Amino acid sequence: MANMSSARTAASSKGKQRTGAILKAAERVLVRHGYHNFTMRAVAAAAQVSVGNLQYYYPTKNSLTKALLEHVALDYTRRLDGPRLHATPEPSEQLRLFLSDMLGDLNRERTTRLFPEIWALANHSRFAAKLTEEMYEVIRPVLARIIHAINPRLSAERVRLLSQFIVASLEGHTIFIGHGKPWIGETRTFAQMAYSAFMRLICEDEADRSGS
Amino acid sequence: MANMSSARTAASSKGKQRTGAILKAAERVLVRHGYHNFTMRAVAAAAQVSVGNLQYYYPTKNSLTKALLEHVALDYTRRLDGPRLHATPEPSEQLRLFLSDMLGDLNRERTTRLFPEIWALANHSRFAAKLTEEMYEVIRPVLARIIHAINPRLSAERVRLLSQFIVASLEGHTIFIGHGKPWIGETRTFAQMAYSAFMRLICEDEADRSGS
DNA sequence: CCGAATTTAGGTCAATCGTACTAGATATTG
DNA sequence: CAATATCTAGTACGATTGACCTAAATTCGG
Repeated sequence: MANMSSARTAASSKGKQRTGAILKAAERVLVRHGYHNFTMRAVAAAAQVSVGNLQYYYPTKNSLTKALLEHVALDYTRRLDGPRLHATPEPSEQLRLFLSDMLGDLNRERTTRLFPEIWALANHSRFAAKLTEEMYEVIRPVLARIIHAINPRLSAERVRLLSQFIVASLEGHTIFIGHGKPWIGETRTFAQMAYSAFMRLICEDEADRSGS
Repeated sequence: MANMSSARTAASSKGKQRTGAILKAAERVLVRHGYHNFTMRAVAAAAQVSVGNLQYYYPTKNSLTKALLEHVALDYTRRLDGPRLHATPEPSEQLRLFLSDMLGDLNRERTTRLFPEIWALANHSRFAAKLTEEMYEVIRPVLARIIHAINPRLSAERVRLLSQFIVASLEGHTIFIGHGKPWIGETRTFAQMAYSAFMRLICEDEADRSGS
């Protein structure tokens, strides 16, 4: 049920090495040429395998695409759920680190180019949409824990909404900072702005919100 | 120099009507099926014209794509540069309106689906990238005027950076609110959060920023 | 109303797409 | 070593793509 269309499981070590190279090449093709040039032949060429060999591991383009998306999502969540944040016990410092990390991540060409492609895909594929949502579902709790630590008086629902608001706001910068984008170099400034702006939201109590 | 690859100028009124219908259909195809299914035949069918007829107005797929992007960008900037904001003289109220308008706009299926497609396109096409940047170049000054009115002590550069930060943050919500997205219905909450968070940034003075 | 400009429709072509198929090479295991 | 599973490569086919071409229909200025 989990792996519907990816037939082969890559049993041998050689097979796993191959699938790894293929997924890496597939990502390269998607990043560099976009999904509309994401063809079996292009991926096979980039991975330096024959089309037949590629199809042995991923019989259809759909199975390859799904595997690639799963691979990317797994990689992304692993990096952000890392142990870096637990190094400092100060919650506000954890927030600063989280914001800086996420914005810094956007500078990588991979993130800059891959995510818009994934978002576009998610608009037309239920699978991609579900996977994307699951990806953010991993990130949000990480941020939610920090928010709760900073202001324990906030309700769980409020924390959930704040996490979503902040994650969404950060993701928006993907289009502007990063590889070849015009606003690269201002990442630190934006990280400071994010800290200042979102810190206010978090520290705000119910009473403050009704007025103005 | 402006219209390199779109050969026909659509002289007659009938021609302008046709090109209008074609661009509308093209947008529909792009929104519904994504750029990777954006074919001359699909657009022709959606516009209920023959492929030959479509190619009379847009000889190549490239020219059609460019014309569509220009059309969308023009439409978008016109709507946001509208006179609504000038109705209220209170700058902080203008900000609230601006944020609410932009976030509300994301609820429209057109915006929700079109923009990720455009961002992905901008990653692989210089033309799309330039047009996208020009689009945001129109929006930023609108916001910059409001920011300057709220806090005239800010330097021009600071206003520019703040405008960019806020626009980017708002755009990020495209992926989450809007047609069929999970966080629709929370638009008002997010608009309030945006107002509260960004208002703090704007009102902050130089002195406040060095500390904390 | 007539001739030129414009608009419409359909057909054709090379290139490329995803996928299926087959046969041989390599590795693994009892 | 034999036999079985795994892997690799090449080819082929039907479908679709963007682009090109021609010819008829329509519109419009003089």
